[in-house]
Amino acid sequence: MTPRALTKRFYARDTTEVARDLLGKTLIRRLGGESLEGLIVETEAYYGVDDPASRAHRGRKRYNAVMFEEPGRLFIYNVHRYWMLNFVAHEPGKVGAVLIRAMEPTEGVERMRASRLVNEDTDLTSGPGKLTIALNVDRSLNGLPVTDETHPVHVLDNHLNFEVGRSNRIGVTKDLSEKLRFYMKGNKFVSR
DNA sequence: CGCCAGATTGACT
DNA sequence: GTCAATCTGGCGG
Repeated sequence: MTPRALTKRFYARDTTEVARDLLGKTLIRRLGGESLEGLIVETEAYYGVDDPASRAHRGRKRYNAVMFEEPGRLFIYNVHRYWMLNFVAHEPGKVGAVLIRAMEPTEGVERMRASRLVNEDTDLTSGPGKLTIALNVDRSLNGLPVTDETHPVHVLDNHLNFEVGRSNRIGVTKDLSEKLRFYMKGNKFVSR
């Protein structure tokens, strides 16, 4: 049977669980007739007002409102000159999103290479800012649902075997004590 | 309006 | 290892 897109049920759980479970799933970006795809190999969980590193820390604003709303949508924001790709994920009534930090390309690599000049393919998607350039993701996609195959960004289920690594979040000035970063051990597309 | 900070990256010592 | 480009939004005046 063909794999199906992860539905709202998948995203409507604790943010940390969703971050861990997104590892090894297939991220799909449809662009015109093309399909850019890759395995998610690195994620981070961000919560609401109690998380000093979260975009939602200072309360609900227009640009972060989607974090407070329905799970299973895109949350995209800017840092320096890059766009960050997040999936809204949290329990009912909570606030949170999962940052996609890196993926291993599996389809549409030529198109990704055309988006940016790099020497190695490992530089294509091995960081949150690189990944959004490769996938042509920007603020225009903010708030879009991802809960079925018709949406321009969605995630397919997979059942792969791999070891999960866990650490503190990267680049954060005020982190929480819990380790909220997850990555696929040994994968060369993991950032840094 | 001005100033500052940031979930980054790439260039350079 | 250091450092700054460059963009968006928060906040003070």
